[in-house]
Amino acid sequence: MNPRNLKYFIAVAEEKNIGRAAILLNITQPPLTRQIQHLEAELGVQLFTRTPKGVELTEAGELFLIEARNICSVIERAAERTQRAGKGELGRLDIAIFGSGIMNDIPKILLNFKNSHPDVKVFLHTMEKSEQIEALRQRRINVGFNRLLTPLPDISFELITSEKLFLAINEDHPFSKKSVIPARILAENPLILYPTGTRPNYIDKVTNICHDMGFAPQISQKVGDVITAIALVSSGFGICPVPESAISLNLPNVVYRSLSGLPENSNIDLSCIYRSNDNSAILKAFLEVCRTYRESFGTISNVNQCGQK
Amino acid sequence: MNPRNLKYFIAVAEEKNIGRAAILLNITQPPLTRQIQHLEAELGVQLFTRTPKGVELTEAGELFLIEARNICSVIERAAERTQRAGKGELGRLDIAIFGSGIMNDIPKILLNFKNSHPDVKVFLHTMEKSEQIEALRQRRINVGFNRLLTPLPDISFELITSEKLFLAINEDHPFSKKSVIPARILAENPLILYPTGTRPNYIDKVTNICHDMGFAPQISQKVGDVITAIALVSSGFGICPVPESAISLNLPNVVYRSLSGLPENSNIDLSCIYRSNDNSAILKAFLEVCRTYRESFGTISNVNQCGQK
DNA sequence: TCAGCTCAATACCTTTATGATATTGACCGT
DNA sequence: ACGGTCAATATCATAAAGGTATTGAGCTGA
Repeated sequence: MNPRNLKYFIAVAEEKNIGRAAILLNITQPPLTRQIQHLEAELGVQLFTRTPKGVELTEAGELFLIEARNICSVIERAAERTQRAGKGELGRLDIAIFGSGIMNDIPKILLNFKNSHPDVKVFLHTMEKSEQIEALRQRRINVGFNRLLTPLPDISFELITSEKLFLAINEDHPFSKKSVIPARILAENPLILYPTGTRPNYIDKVTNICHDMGFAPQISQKVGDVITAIALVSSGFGICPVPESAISLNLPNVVYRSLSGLPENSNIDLSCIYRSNDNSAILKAFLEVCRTYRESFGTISNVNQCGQK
Repeated sequence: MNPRNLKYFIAVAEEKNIGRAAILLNITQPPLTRQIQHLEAELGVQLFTRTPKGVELTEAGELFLIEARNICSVIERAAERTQRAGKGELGRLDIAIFGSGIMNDIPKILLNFKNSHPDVKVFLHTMEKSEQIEALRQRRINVGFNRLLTPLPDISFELITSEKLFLAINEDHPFSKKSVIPARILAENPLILYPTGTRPNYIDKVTNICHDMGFAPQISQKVGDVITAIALVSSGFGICPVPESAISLNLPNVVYRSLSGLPENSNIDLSCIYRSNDNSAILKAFLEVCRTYRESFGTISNVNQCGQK
């Protein structure tokens, strides 16, 4: 009762003639006769009555014809689905995102992936950096998005974008009139920084940049996420250095200005992390989408094209 | 991708170890390795990742495991259903009955059959004798019940019961006081006979019996069915010879009496007919039920046990 | 670090299945 | 009765599947 046998049976049932069916199947008549006998013996049921003109289905044969067609289609469907799963076109992808960082690039990547892999079910989970790593190790997620990732032996990462540092500043601040502000402003104004959470974080990054420029930042507030930080800028508590993608946050009285005189390497990276030993086709397909995205949209200044829609 | 291969795959997937799976399958490890490779090549998808401890399903393999289990169960179910159909336990049986004749034996046979073959769907069709034969030839029905059937080359028949002739008589008739009435009464009273329809019919049978006894019957009314006939007896239009099973019709002022002095061969047969070349297992099973019924309930005088419930 | 263990993978041989050719035998219509 | 059309059978060749022996990769523990 293998699929070939079923195919033979279906052909004979449709032709009602073993010889003709054999021709259609590109085999000769005797083996086909034997295969049908074999099938009947295996089932212990007569499937055909032999007539002078050929063969005719018995009632059991009639039923088995329906079943056989069904089995064939189930098998075909299974093969096709498995092949699609092998190509990463079918299945499930669990992605962790971080609260406020998901502003510009991530939604676009997710959209691209969902368009190119419509049958992969994507589940999003909001997680802080250390949670993401734990969840990766426990295989609860396949990919995590985050900033300022440090290398780990079992976790690989892939750069998504590297954004320039911008400054969120209240319109009432005198410097807000300039379109480009010298980075020294960071030394002379209270800073609002985020996020609190796993180190190294964005606060450390900004602190390091300040040290590279030769001063210690004067920290007004440490808050949990970018939106809260910008809200405080809006309320006049201080200025806030943000990655370029944060510009899409439009809060009253807040403007964004680029900074001049920043040290080398002061860009803010957005990366995704995944298990180094994860060979899943879906992950590969997802990383491919990430790479394509990075190559086509570049590493910086994609806000104007994408961030505002 | 034959069932054996799927069984192998499932075993390996469950054991996560080719060697152990091979032991469970009662084969050795190398051919199992090869079959798995074969399956992967056929699908063009890697189903397992090889680990130092054994093997592990890929995502595609995980999906295929579900599909494989499903295919196996579909195949099993198909085989089982086909086998049951082969034994006549599954399928459809179309039975023709005749209006008034279905009084005692037929419902009991149908009940027996439905009890022993609960998954055969029985469809009943009311047909006159000639319609039954046509419907048999056109394969619209599998079995027909009728009386006084004449042999035909393509239609076989099987006796169900052979019933003694009884007399339906009005209580006001002087002979109704006797418990056994001489058959000569048929010569001296107007007869109500049924059914009109395909010849030879029950009317012919009664006429022949009368001729055998040396007289021509005096026919008061010819009506379509037994109930109408008994209704006319009830209204005093005459007497009516009926098969024993008609006794279960209780109409006002009508009593049933047995007849003495009837010629040989005056019993009324109830038979079923079927296509001589019908080899269907369901028909065989049904005829078997009919034979069992006939053997256990005898050919006559089963009214008292069965007819009155 | 190296011997020993546990695996899957490979090489090679044997057995079983499957297919092809030639032929038979049943059943029809002329 | 005779060819024609079938399925069925016998016999041979080839392909698929299983068995035995061995290899080689990757871990483990002294």
